[in-house]
Amino acid sequence: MSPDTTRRSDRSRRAVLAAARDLVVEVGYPRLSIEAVARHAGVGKQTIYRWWPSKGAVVLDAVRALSEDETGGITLPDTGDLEADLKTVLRATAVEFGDPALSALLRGLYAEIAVDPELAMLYREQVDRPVTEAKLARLRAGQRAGQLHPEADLALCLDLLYAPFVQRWLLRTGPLDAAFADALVEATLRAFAPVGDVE
Amino acid sequence: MSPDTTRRSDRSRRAVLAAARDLVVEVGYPRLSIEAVARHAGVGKQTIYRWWPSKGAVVLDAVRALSEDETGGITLPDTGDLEADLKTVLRATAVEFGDPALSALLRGLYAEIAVDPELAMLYREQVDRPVTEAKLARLRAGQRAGQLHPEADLALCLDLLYAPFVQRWLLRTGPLDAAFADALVEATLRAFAPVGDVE
Amino acid sequence: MSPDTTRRSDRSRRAVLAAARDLVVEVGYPRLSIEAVARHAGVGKQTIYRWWPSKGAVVLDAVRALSEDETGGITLPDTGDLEADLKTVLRATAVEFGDPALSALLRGLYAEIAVDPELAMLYREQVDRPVTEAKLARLRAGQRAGQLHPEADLALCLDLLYAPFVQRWLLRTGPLDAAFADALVEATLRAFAPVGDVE
Amino acid sequence: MSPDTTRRSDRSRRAVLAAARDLVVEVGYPRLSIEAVARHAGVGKQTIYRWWPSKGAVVLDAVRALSEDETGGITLPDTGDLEADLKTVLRATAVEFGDPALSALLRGLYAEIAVDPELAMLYREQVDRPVTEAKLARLRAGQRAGQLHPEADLALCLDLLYAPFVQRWLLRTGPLDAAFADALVEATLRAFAPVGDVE
DNA sequence: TAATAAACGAGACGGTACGTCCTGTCTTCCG
DNA sequence: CGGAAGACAGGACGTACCGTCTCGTTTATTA
Repeated sequence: MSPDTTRRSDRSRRAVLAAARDLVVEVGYPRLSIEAVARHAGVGKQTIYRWWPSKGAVVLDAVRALSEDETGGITLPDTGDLEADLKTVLRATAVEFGDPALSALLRGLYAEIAVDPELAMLYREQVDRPVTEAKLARLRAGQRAGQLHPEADLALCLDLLYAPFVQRWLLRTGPLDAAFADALVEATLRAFAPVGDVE
Repeated sequence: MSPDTTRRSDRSRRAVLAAARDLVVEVGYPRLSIEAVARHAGVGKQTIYRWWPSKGAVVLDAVRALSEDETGGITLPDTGDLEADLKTVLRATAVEFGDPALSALLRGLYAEIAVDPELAMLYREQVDRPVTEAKLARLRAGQRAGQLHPEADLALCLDLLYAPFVQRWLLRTGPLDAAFADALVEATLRAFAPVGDVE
Repeated sequence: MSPDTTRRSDRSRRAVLAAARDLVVEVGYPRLSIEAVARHAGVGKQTIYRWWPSKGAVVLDAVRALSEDETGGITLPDTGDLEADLKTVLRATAVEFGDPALSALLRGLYAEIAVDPELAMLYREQVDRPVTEAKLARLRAGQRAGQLHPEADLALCLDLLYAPFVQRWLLRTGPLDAAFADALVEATLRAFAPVGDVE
Repeated sequence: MSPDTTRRSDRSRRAVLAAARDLVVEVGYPRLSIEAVARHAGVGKQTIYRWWPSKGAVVLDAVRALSEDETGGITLPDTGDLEADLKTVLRATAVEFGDPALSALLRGLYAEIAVDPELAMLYREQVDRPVTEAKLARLRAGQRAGQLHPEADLALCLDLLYAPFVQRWLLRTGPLDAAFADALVEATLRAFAPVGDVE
């Protein structure tokens, strides 16, 4: 962002994140070691410890790097049809979660987050918040368009929409297919439907 | 259950699970080591490796041991009022999750499950399934009583009820209080309300 | 000595000492690392740290192992002619110091001893004392035979005999040849000659 | 000497040597690091690497700096009585070696010298030779005065005088007291006494 | 008096080794 | 024979330094 005041080597930063991404796919998160990342990245261990506080932080950064392509503003599609848009997004997310690299990184990240409150905070602020904001924005638009109950708790709505999805993926309690995505959207929208809107 | 055919020492088994429970609270799951559990339990390391395949399996067993008090059949309250009963249960669960021992163990377990498919399977079968069955039974009763839409997908209904709850706890995105429990129940029931049941 | 009460692996012990010996010759004492010794010996680092307190202690042990061939009692030759015997011994020592393995080990040992009082004590007790005793015994015999002044300070005599020798070797201030050995013996014996014994 | 053609900072040079001296006393030679010297001296690491080839060279320089007070020519006392003069000098040396700073520096230096031939050469030329020259000069004077055998090997004589002294200090095999100094001088002079000079 | 070039402090870098902790296996000995 | 005890080979941890390499910043002539 600002012209970095430190003299951090960008080459090393990228190499570390790439190595972490590759290795987590190759050997799985628990067997991922800082030592191996350093070796693989052609980097001194100290360089990793200098810039990241923990293995989890490296993985979190690698996750961010994966989704860094989207230049800045995350926006959800808005065709005017909330239900259709949400289904589109959730189905797309299901596909994304099929990517072994992202999936392996995210599993590791969730594992660490479950157990490391500091990392959890970083995750919420740096990964979760931006996309949650975008999702909320779409819901608010839908609400203004009369497609959601005017007093609906949109944060709760989001939880209903996404938590079952993430949980099914995390615990492997079922497939992440289009049918599940659609059912989730439909159920959630029913819960927050505008008054009198019953089929 | 049946008088074990093996010559496994029950004394050691209990000591190991107790040590695991204590240590996971004391130092956190990631710093929990088999070595320390053995030392703390006054047990040879080999004894642990003989009976449990991994650290995660020990913790899973410790979780089971914690909820073993409930003698066998898990049943949810059934006063006839589904909404009230679900709120009761969810509020009670929120309280349970406040127990540091259970919480620390469960966090460790979730961390491992996220990343170890085999343990995930054990978890689903040995921990999740029994309680899911009980919950489904209560929902079915409510459905029969006309408090849920006759064609409601009860498994999905359960996901909407519990996944947001677990996710909030796991990622610490908010407090697990009665208000949240109630809102969750209300929204879910709205999504699966019987036809024409609009307030 | 006694049937060892511990369960120490003799195989590992030997491998470590041999690796230390080989490596100290190969790369020199300062670049000798515990890590490399372990690797070279096919031994875990912990096994080294379990049985030796420091790199210096390993090298001291390796030195002992080198001179362990002599089965127990160290005795100096006694032909009746003290001067001849001492020259024999000192010349032989000069040859021994020519052995690159012994030389490299001893240099490392002296370097560490100069700077580590505890190791110095071990050296004095385990390496120096036995041979010093043997040398003193030979001097005493010579004294009884009238070849040394009856009130000669034999410890000092030994210092005059050996310290210049060791110093020349350590600081490389000159060659360790027969001429030097002989001159050393002659000068020392002159200093402690019996009364009236002037050529 | 000449107004140095380089632009070397004398301030930094002094700071480095002082830091080395202080640190070697504080933590001992083996734990002395270039890094710590630089930090302690308020100097960049590169400045040390620019002017000294190794840790040992810094310490050698620090030793020289300690004995730099003597303005140029080193001369031993010459009262006409060789024995008395040598005892004076050796006793004084014993006192010098009691200085913790000099002692710690010298121990480190000897440790490094034992193991680094290049540094050994520097030591011989820059530290040892000047004082050896002075000592030889005094012995020659004594020889001319008939207090030493006319054909005495004065270099060997010096070895007998000093090597046992240094060895006792280095290996801590005994105290460096006046009695030891005197005994050393007496024995050595006996070994190189002029003909017929028996008390 | 300004330009210029070296030495300087600071400290990041790729590495090596440290000494500790733990893993999972193996062996010994006790009950 | 199960279990407590603990040594073993191996490997990762997080730290400390190594010696090299930029960075800007003095500093001290030389133009």
